[in-house]
Amino acid sequence: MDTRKRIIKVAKSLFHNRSYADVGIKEICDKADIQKGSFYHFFSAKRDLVLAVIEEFAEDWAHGFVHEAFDPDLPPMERIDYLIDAAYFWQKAAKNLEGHMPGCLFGNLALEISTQDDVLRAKLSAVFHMARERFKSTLDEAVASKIIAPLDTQRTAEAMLAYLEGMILIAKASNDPETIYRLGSALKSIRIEINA
Amino acid sequence: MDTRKRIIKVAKSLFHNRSYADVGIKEICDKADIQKGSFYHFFSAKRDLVLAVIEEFAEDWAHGFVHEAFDPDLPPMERIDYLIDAAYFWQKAAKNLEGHMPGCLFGNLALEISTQDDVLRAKLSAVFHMARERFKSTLDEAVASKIIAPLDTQRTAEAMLAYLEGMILIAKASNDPETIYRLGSALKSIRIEINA
DNA sequence: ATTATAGTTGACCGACCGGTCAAGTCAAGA
DNA sequence: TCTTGACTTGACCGGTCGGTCAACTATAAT
Repeated sequence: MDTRKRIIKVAKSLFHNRSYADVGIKEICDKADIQKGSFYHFFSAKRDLVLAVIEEFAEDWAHGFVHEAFDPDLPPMERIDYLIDAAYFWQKAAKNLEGHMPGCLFGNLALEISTQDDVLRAKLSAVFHMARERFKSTLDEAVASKIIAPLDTQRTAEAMLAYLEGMILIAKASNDPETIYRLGSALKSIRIEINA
Repeated sequence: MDTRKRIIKVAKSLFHNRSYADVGIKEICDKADIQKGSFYHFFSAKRDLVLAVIEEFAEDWAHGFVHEAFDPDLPPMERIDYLIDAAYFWQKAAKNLEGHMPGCLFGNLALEISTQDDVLRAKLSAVFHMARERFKSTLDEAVASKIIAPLDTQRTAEAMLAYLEGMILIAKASNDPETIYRLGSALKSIRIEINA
């Protein structure tokens, strides 16, 4: 009954902390305390599993700390600060637990499999699209409230997401969560003008 | 005599277009027209190979288009435009050849293996450090020439590199080089103030 | 009580993985 | 001419990979 969820949970953790290709189905089954045959009752292939992992974690993410960060009760631009803080503490906590910064599951998977599976690539792209929309509506609100000067909110939102992912990438490469703290303040300074 | 170089060249291309874990030594040997035994004459392990690949491509990169982009004869901030252009055209050309945007070799490897091999992680971090120094000296020059207002050049350089990698990540996830073109203009708007 | 169905087990498959090795080729130095 | 050592060959290793399957159990509807 909860077997499927347990598989996804274990896989999510392993994929996030290592990589898709490096984690075998055997290991997932062992850690989830099930047999291989049981695994293939729920998933037709490893590819199916990672798809489910992406979908479920995207959901978790959207309703978890992203939802908290983009809290409508917060002033728009403070939500972005909150997001940086959340990312920083999350990565720091993960490093303390595992010894390594895992980075962003979606970013990791995107770079690993985008060239190899177009469906998975599109799924990941959709997750980024969703995140971008959060930034965009926040920016729209900030512009409408005259908190910031008008700008191309669509593109700026995309740029902010890119910067967030890039920060996490660099931080992971140096295995230093402080990188996020150090670079986070520049996120709000990113602007793409309307006519550009 | 050129066997070693041929191995590295083939491996570089395969790692870049797929991933480290997904490419086997057999395939590398086949594409390089050698036997496995020959491979292990030059490299003691697969890990050794990827280390050599990182080192050599970092060299290529530094003396290749990065060197061109950070041309001392260009006005400082134009070098950054040039870099974006170069990244855009390179990724676009690669996509036309292979059907997929390969992204940045270093970024790809960093996210794939940073949690699994600390030596490789440090090597990749060093490559990013080198790139960051390019940005920093460009910014220092721009500040000295009063082209831009004083800022924390160290951190801003790091932030610019992060943004560059993030743009490429998002572009790869959507398999659309135009993303780089669309977001590139924001690179120069990134600022981290001195006191922050 | 019977049947259908969901879930589970554990042995099994061929292919491929990274890596080894003994045997040989070949060019340069003595 | 003989020896050395870099280089190459191709068969081979144990282990693991993703995936299959027939048999079994448990549950629930008929």
